[in-house]
Amino acid sequence: MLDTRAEILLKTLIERYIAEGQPVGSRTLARQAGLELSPATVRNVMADLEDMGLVSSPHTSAGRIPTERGYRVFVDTLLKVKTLQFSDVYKLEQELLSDHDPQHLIEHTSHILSEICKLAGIVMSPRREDQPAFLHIDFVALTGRRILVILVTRDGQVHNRIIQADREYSAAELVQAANYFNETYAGVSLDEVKRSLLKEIQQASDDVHRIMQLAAKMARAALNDEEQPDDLVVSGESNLMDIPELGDVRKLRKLFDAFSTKRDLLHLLDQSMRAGGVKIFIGSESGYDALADYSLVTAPYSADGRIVGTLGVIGPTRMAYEQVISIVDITARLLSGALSSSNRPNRLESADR
Amino acid sequence: MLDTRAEILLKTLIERYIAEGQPVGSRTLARQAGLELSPATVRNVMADLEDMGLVSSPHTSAGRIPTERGYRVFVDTLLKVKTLQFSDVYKLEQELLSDHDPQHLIEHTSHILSEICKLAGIVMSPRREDQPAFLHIDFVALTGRRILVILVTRDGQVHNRIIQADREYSAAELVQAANYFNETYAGVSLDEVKRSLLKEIQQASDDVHRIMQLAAKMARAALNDEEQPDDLVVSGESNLMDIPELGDVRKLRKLFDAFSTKRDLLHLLDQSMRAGGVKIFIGSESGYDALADYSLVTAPYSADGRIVGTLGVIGPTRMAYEQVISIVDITARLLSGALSSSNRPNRLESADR
DNA sequence: GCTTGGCACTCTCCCCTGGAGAGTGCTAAA
DNA sequence: TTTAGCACTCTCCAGGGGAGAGTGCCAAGC
Repeated sequence: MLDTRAEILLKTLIERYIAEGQPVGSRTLARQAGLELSPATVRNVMADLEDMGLVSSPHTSAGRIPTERGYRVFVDTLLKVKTLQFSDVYKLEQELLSDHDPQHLIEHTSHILSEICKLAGIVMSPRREDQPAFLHIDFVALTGRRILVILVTRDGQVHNRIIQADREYSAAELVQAANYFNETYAGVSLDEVKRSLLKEIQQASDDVHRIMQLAAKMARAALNDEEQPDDLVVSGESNLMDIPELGDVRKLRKLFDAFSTKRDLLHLLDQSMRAGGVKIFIGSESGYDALADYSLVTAPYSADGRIVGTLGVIGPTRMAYEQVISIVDITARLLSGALSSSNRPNRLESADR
Repeated sequence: MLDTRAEILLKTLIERYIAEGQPVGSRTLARQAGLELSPATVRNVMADLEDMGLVSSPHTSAGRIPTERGYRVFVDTLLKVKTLQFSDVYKLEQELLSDHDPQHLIEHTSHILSEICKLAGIVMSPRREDQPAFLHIDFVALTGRRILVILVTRDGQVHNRIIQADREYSAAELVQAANYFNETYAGVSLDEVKRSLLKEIQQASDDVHRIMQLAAKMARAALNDEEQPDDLVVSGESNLMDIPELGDVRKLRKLFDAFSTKRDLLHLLDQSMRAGGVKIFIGSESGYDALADYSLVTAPYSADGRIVGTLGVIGPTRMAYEQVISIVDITARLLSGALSSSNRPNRLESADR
């Protein structure tokens, strides 16, 4: 479909446009491409590319700029991904490995992405769809009949709730209740525990020891609406304000609204989680109006071999894909490494928060 | 210093400017103020006000706009704070009382503030400077020698860390260690616990039961770097992009950078925490470059009678102070109410997160 | 048949100009 | 002290024209 010459010219044009941000004329392109062609010939090729919808000109007498389709072809077939300097990778790795709190790590990663690319960094850690298993529960009496319920699931997550009891309970009673739970439900899935509790409460009526009821009430409290929301961390949004072609405040506003709404972004990132490897949405390809003027480069990351989230970068369609792609790729790998348990020898880390 | 007529004119000018966003001329002002004055007279007064530094004109033949000092006088002495409609207060109250998770509540409040004022809402919950007392500790064995340490402080906060042990520990050993702690240190301040632990480890050398050492190590791990960072929630930043006089992207960028850096903002909010009631920073009064073109209206909020944070609104110096002030004021009161324990009868809530 | 030089054409950008509009400051009269 | 009048200043906008950049097309050349 495209002959070699056209490919070279398209590639050169896009590279040039990415670097300069201005329409590229035939003269410049002829000089730049290293093809020993006259501007006139280049113009002929440009006319063809324009027919194919790969480039367009803003007005009669400006040069050409890539269309979304042009970028797509560029990204898919022409682009030579720049591998990062080893030293840069090393620095990145050190940054990520030095942090052992998962939540921190995610925020840190987002920040690093935005800093390196000078664009907006974005990291999603989705809710886990599989209910983790019960591991341990603990009740701690606070002042004024309030009781703190601490529930630990087998993946090491700690959840806690305060509930208001109907009367004072002694420490011994609370310990007893906890023991009952820990013995009865060790390793059972939370769903199972919930079901079982409901049944027991019905059976028990009121002749069973009150402590059971309390325990049940508490545990249900801790188990209920345990929906932890999807987590989306966006950093360096303000980098996008420096980009001249996005000077239009309304476009920016749309994007920033999308950042705070999160819904559409989450959906998009969720999509790209299923695809392995780096995924690129150029302009309107994302299907979301707010992102129409932007491109999104994403890659899923994993923990212990299982994909647990997506990270990426948002910037103008005119971004340095060659570098961004490899940065996103590497960062996803490094984050995966940092999140895997083999990387946790003898170190402190926080499970929750 | 200002006679009544000058006051009325200044007040009218500022109100008009806040409403319209454009320099106010003498003719308009004469008509608006309801003083039966000719434009010429108004011009004379304006000249006086300009000498006093309360208004200025962007160029020879534009009307006048308020200076920062003008706003300051307006806010301090001229402004009549609009009390909110009761129905609005009620709606607000319902919104806030329906949410019982403190972290949620804070985010929700910030969001509400931004929605009502159509500006950026901001809520800070600072770290507590007083070390809370030890209440309860618990050790839970995870897979692969990892041990989850759960520390509860007397204010109901739950902290947790995972540490890597040097060998496997049985459940019994862990329970024993926890018991030792819970009995020995109940009610002691964390600092005290830390000191005491250091001493014990030295004394114990290696003939004392290993479990003590483990316990000490674990507890220290949980206690160490327990700096919970200040929390700053900003919402509705993108509302600021709609404001025409801030169309300058560079100014916006500065502000958004300040939002992500947080440091300066925190300092400012911290300041206003000490002052009781609503505090207003107009333009450069804040002392921070990024806020030079904005005003900040803040009020501290409390929980159980004790001030625990600050909330407020950031917008252009030209904002509807009359309304914003009372919104911020009311919101602070309502949030205080929602955070106080008298408002927590028989309800679920989360202590951490 | 592809490539190239030439040329007319088109469009933007920028500067300049001039008129309209808004509002001021000053002065002199009420 | 207030007011009317008037000259003056400044912005804003529209229109015009020249410079610059780049195109499309045509006819000649390899």
